[in-house]
Amino acid sequence: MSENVGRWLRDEIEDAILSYEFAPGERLDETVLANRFGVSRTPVREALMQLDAIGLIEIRPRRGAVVIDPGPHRIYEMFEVMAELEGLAGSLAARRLDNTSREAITATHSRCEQSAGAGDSDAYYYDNEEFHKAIYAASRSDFLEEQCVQLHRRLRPYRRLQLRVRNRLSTSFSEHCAIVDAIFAGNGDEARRLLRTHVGIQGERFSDLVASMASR
Amino acid sequence: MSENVGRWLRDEIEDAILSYEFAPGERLDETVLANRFGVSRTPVREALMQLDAIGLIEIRPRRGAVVIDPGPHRIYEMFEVMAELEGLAGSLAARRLDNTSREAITATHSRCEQSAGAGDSDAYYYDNEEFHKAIYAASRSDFLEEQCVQLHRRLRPYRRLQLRVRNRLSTSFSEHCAIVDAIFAGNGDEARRLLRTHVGIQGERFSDLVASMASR
DNA sequence: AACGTCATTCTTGTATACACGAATGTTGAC
DNA sequence: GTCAACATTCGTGTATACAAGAATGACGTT
Repeated sequence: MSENVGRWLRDEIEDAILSYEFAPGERLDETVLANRFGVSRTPVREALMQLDAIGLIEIRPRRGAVVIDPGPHRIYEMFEVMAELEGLAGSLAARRLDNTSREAITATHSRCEQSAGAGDSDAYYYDNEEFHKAIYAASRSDFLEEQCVQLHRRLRPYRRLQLRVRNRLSTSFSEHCAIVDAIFAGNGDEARRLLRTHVGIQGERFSDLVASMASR
Repeated sequence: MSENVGRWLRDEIEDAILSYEFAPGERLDETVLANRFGVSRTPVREALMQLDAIGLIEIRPRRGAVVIDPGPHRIYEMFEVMAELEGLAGSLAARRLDNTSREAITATHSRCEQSAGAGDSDAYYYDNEEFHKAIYAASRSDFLEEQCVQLHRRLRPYRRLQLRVRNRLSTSFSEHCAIVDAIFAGNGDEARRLLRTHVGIQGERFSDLVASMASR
């Protein structure tokens, strides 16, 4: 449990939303949440305020909080921005790479190789996350890293859906290889381009996303 | 005053921070704020929670809230991300431009022309803001627009400092012209490139920023 | 004189109580 | 039978009270 109940609740509710335990559009009753977590309404409200500021829920004055339902179109927009930010991170990483970052990228990359080779999509899901975070860190831009991590977190559930798609695992990993090559070669423009297409969801991948969302 | 005291306070405190009334590093005492605004501590705390989530202040458990002090380096990083996002907005705007957006851009652009011609840096400051917002909207990506507006807001005070620099007004406006041309010509890559350099702070402009920050 | 320990005080964190607006269900009229 | 007005209920918004941890200062010891 975090330092104080408010933050703990924020993380707890955030996780519940990102894992669809609290479905999009669902109403979040303060009293119910307070009882469920065995605390008073005060920290619950504080947690909700923060989630509202982050953009995960919407608090309509006097009318309670509801989980935001980002339709396929908005999710596409979020991936579009994510692609842009990751592209920037990649290009900076290529320019500024040092030994520490290089090793972190290599380590996470080879872990991806293992889980992709084993066809373990759950393991790959985590390793992939670490790989991308290694690139954010390698950008040496704290602000960019924070923005990337936050957006990455919000997109987590949809990323997971994507990995279920047939052949996506090996495709993803081979894209990683090219990205690593570009970064290690110091080719910022290439790293940017590759990351943009790796992260963005164009063409049939968007239809896949819509389909997998609809099937839930 | 907004719908509820909490939100009102959030905006109020946010403005106070962005206008340096609450200086970076300053401690924000809940009781003092409550007295100052004539409310109880509860809504003050809720406002602070939100500002913490946005990243304007930092709340250290049991040790109170302090206004975050983004040093020159971090501000540079923020402009770097802003440049990237605006570049994306510009490129999308060029592709998706419709009559409504076209008119909005034209209108705000000519207002910039007037204030720049008059050498009125305060007026230009506002008109420039509207011009950029018109481009965000023209991107037709709600999420991107929100992100841009939010970051733009956080960078507002530094932008203001920048405009004070000699000749910056006319330089800025002539860059606008090129940007408008690129967007209207449907040249997304060019719009992106121009916006990136327009928004980013490279070379001597960074030194200018540091200097103007130090002189406060 | 300097440092460490303890007590006091001050501020934050949480709970509870109360006020007010919104939602809802009921009753009456057309 | 339907719709509208009103009352009731329920949930949010704010204030206050209480608990607990951190900062501060005084006192004693080395």
